[in-house]
Amino acid sequence: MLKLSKKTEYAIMAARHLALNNSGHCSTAKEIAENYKIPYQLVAKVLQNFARTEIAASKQGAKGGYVLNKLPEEISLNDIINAVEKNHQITECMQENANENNCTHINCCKIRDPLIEIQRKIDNMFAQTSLKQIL
Amino acid sequence: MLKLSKKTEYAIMAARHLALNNSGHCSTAKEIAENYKIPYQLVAKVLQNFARTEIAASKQGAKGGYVLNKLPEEISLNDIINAVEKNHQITECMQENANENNCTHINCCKIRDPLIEIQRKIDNMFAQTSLKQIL
DNA sequence: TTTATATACGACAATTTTAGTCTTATTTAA
DNA sequence: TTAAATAAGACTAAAATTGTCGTATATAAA
Repeated sequence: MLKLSKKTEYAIMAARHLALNNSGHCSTAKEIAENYKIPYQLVAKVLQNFARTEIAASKQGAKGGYVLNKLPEEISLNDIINAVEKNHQITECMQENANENNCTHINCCKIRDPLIEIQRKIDNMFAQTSLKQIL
Repeated sequence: MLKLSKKTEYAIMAARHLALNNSGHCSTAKEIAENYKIPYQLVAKVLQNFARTEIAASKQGAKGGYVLNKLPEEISLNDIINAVEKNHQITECMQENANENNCTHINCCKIRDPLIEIQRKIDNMFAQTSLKQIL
C-alpha cells in the first residue's frame, strides 16, 4: 500500500534522463530502456504519455525520439505522475462528486474529510517538487 | 498506485470508533463491523493488531472487547498504519540496507535519494497527524 | 523508392497484491 | 455449562500491476 507503481518509477527515471540529455538531441525509448535496464515497451508507453501531456515533444521516424518541452524546474513531480497515472488518489472517494458507486462506505465511514486533508498535503508535496530537484 | 489499503481504511475507522467510545466500556469487533458495514473478520484482525502493538488493550471472553491504551492526541496516524501494514513504503528500496534483492534497478535508477526525501515527508505527515484530528 | 529506425497504440497474458472467508482454539462472564 | 468474545493461521477470490505481442504509421538516409 502507498507504493509508487513501476510505471511511475520508470516515468521519473525517463524524465530525469530527458532533462540530462536536452542538448538538442532526441532521446529514444530504446536508449532509455537499455541504459536503465527497463522493459522497452513500458518506457515507450511512458514516453508516449509524456508527449500526449506535452511534457515532451516527440519526433517519429529514424533519428526520432523525445525532447522535454520545458525546463526541469518548470516540470513538477505531479506533472510526471499525472502523465502516466490517471487515478492516483489515496482512496476511491477522493474525487469531488464521489458517491456510493465509488465506495459503499462513503456515507458511514466518517473519515473522508480528514483523508481529503491528507490527500491535499500529498498533492501539494508532489506539486512543489520539481524535476530539477530529482536530477 | 499510492492508495491506502482497505485494511488501513478499516483501521482508521476502528481507531476513531474506539476513541469516541472510550468511556470505560469495551468496543467489540462485531459492534464495529455492524456499525460501519465492514467484514467482521477483517475488523477483528485490525483490532488484534491494535492489541499486539499496544494501541489498544484487549479483553477476551464475554463482555470483552477493546479499549484504547492512550489518548487520541497521543496516537498518530503512523501508529495506526504501522499496526496493520508491515511495509508501506513508496518503493521496495526505501529501507536502510536495501540491495539488488529489493530492486534490480537500485544501482542504475539514480532516483533513490530524491525518493527517500519524498518518503521522509510522507512519514512526517503521518507522524504529525493524530487520531484526535480524525474524530 | 526501399530500408531501417522510431513513435503510436490497443489487446492480451502473467504475476502479484489485496480483500475476504473458513476453521479452530482459547478465554471469560453469567 | 453455555454464550460471547478474542486469537490466529490457512485458504480462496478478485483486482491491480506488470510485462508482452502485434500492427500501423512516420521519417531519415541509402
